[in-house]
Amino acid sequence: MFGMCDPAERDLVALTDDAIAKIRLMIQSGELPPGARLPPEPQLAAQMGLSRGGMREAVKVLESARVLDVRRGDGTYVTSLAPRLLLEGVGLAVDLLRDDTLLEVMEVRRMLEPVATSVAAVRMSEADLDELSTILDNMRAAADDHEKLIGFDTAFHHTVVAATGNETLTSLLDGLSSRTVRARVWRGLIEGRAAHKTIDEHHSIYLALRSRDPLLAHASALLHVNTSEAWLRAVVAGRADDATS
Amino acid sequence: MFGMCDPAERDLVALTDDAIAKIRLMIQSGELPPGARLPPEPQLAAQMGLSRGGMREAVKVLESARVLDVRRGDGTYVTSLAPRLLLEGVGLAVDLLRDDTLLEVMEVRRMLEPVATSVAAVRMSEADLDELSTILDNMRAAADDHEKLIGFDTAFHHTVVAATGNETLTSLLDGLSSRTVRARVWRGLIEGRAAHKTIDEHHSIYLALRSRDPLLAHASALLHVNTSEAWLRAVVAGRADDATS
DNA sequence: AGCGTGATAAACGTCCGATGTCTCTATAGT
DNA sequence: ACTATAGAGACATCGGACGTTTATCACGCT
Repeated sequence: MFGMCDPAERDLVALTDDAIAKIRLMIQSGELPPGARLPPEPQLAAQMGLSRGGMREAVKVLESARVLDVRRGDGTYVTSLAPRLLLEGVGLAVDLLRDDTLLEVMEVRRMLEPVATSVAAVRMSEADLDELSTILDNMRAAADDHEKLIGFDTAFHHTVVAATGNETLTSLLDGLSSRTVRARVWRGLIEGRAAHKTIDEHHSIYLALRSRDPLLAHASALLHVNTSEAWLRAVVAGRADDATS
Repeated sequence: MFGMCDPAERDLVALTDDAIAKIRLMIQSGELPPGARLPPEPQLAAQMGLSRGGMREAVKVLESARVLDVRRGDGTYVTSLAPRLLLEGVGLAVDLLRDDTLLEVMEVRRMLEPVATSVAAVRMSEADLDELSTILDNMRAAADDHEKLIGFDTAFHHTVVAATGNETLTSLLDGLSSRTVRARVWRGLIEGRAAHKTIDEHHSIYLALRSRDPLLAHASALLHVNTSEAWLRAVVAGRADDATS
């Protein structure tokens, strides 16, 4: 397209962004493997031809992306680059989406979570199933506590998805089901007196998993996500109506 | 859990991270809607009790996350917060994953892309189908050009997923199918003389979509992702064997 | 009146130097 | 051998300064 990578390039790319890209490339190329230690900030800055302040901005960006781990008084290191870390930002992104796009997020969950649950039905261990049972008991006991319900709901789905053994999948779904989304769904559920029904849905999922039945797990998970989506839709629509209050 | 948000909190949270959180909260609460302009850096810094340098780091982080848009000589604004922007980082994250975790990414694609394709079969417009046909022709014509094939492959899948009308889903799958992943898959495909077979798989997907057959679309997409996964697995395994060279 | 031009001010980009504070480590003492 | 302490190294934060870019508006020309 444009004249790419001209050594005498214009100001098209800021120095800081350039430094970010260079560090990312060093990591991708294997020059900086996970756990590696980076040179001190002043030296790194000189190496890339910018001031320490600019380099600090670059490092801070990569630290917030969980690519670098800055230890005060010690040095800066490359993280493990585990998907759990690198995909952490998905949750933060979802938290900033507007109400109407949250419905899109819920549709993605409706597409992904049933499949994940059916896979979990095959891979789940007995210990995982027992943990689910415990969470389910806690859920029933806390049927009146808004906050606790959200916590147990989060734990339930996390346990199911984590049982697939796919950390990338787990991190993604955790992010898509961020606290913001769950809070809004449960607000609708409780105001609509539908908490009991939802707990029953969790029980159905549990029974399907305990039966090691992928198709049944798929179906019950789909039904459950669909319920959540419906309540989220109600909350979003209701908020528009109540905008005058 | 812990004593949360103690006003006289320790140094547990850096000033810069605190500023990032505050700005994020102002956006979440609606105090700073999309398109809003932020106060100048010095004023914002004073308001949150830190130096301009620290505030610049905070702003830079949010800019890299596509939450803020910094215009030199003008000011700093909140972006549209569209999922396409906020989920852009997924691709960057995937680019840094190691080979073995790339297989996890591919498993997520195997779970998600067939469902997305089946939905697209119902929602896709005639114009979208025509565009797919064109891409397919280009693909056949470029059967020997590594780079072009990757480009058309990307365009094909993007067009299919975008036809669902779900921008969040599209951004997510675009990120999961980052250039790095595609490049490795196609490296295996071409070295294994399997480019032709893969192009045929795209044709099958196209036919299923043209027939508006969700089940067939699901099946053909699953078959296709499975092929990609197999070749990625071969490349990863091969790299391990060739490690001595 | 309309429009282009140039001056002005505001805001971000970058740099420099200095100081505080934390962590690691090596040394010295018990 | 173990512990305590002092030193060096590294990040955290600050303050100020200057350059560059952009938006804005007054001015003058058509």
